[in-house]
Amino acid sequence: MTRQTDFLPTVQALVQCYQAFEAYSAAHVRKLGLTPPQFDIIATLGNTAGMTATELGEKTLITKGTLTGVVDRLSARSWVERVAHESDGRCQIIRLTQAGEALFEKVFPAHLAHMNTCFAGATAAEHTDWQTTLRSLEQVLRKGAA
Amino acid sequence: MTRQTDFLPTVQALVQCYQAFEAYSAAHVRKLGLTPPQFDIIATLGNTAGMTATELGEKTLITKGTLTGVVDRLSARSWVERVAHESDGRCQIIRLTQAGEALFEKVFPAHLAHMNTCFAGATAAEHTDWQTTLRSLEQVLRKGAA
DNA sequence: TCCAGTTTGTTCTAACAAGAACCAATTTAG
DNA sequence: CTAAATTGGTTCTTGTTAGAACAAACTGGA
Repeated sequence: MTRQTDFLPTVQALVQCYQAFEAYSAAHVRKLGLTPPQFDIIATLGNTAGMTATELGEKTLITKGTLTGVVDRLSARSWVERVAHESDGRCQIIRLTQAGEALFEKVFPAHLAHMNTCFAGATAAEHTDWQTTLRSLEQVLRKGAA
Repeated sequence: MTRQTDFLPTVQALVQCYQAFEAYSAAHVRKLGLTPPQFDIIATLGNTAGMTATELGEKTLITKGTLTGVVDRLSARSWVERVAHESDGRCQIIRLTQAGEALFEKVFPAHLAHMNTCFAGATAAEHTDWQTTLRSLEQVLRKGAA
């Protein structure tokens, strides 16, 4: 069907595209005074009543060992706090403090707007095309993993 | 043209697609006994006479500060070596040792074959579509960065 | 020739990342 | 009801990452 190395330009294009996104996004997040994982956690906890560390790790794709440290640093800056779970003594609920909520209200819309400027000229049809193609490629990659 | 948040599913699809690739690729690299950056360096140095650290960093997108450590660890395992540049006393040439060449001959084709299994059923037309779409999205993201 | 500016690579710091070992709390099986 | 297995979170180790500061080596202009 195809030769052994025909996939190389495809994965190369994927990696380069992702890196372009990552560089653009991360540069702005750092300008806001946060690291990308920190922003991710603030954004995930925003407009929620908090969640367990396990749940937070699943949503942000941060492993539990790493999460402890990231939450520690956010907690040291008084943006998040750990509160005991009401029924399960093993769990803790991690949630935004008032200062954390205020931070969320400031940085989340700002980052959204920053990302949106890239796509100012994009049509709905382009978005559909990007999403369809990316999902088909993801399918192929996940199928291989099974 | 589009609303403020219409780009979100697009970047979400990009991130998920990239993560699928990364997870699939990295798992195999680690099974070969290497970390992804280490594999990247071995693959870049394979079939070359070596190159300076700056050049190697440009090709692998590893910053020079990081590169020192990664090369140190590969050097400690006797897979790469640093040799003096013939004319420029600041430079070093980093190249594979004999053991490194042997490792390259083993792991590089193995990883290629592993990645290729994902794409066994893919047509040339699909590859063209993936590449075209990814490059157009990359354009949009890089234009925003300018 | 000599000195100011640049380039190359290392070192340092703060942070993230995966995975293993660990402890405490909870759940399940017998 | 109790022992065993599981779950939740922290700690530890090894490795990657970006960025800043640094020293040695080179380059170009006066």
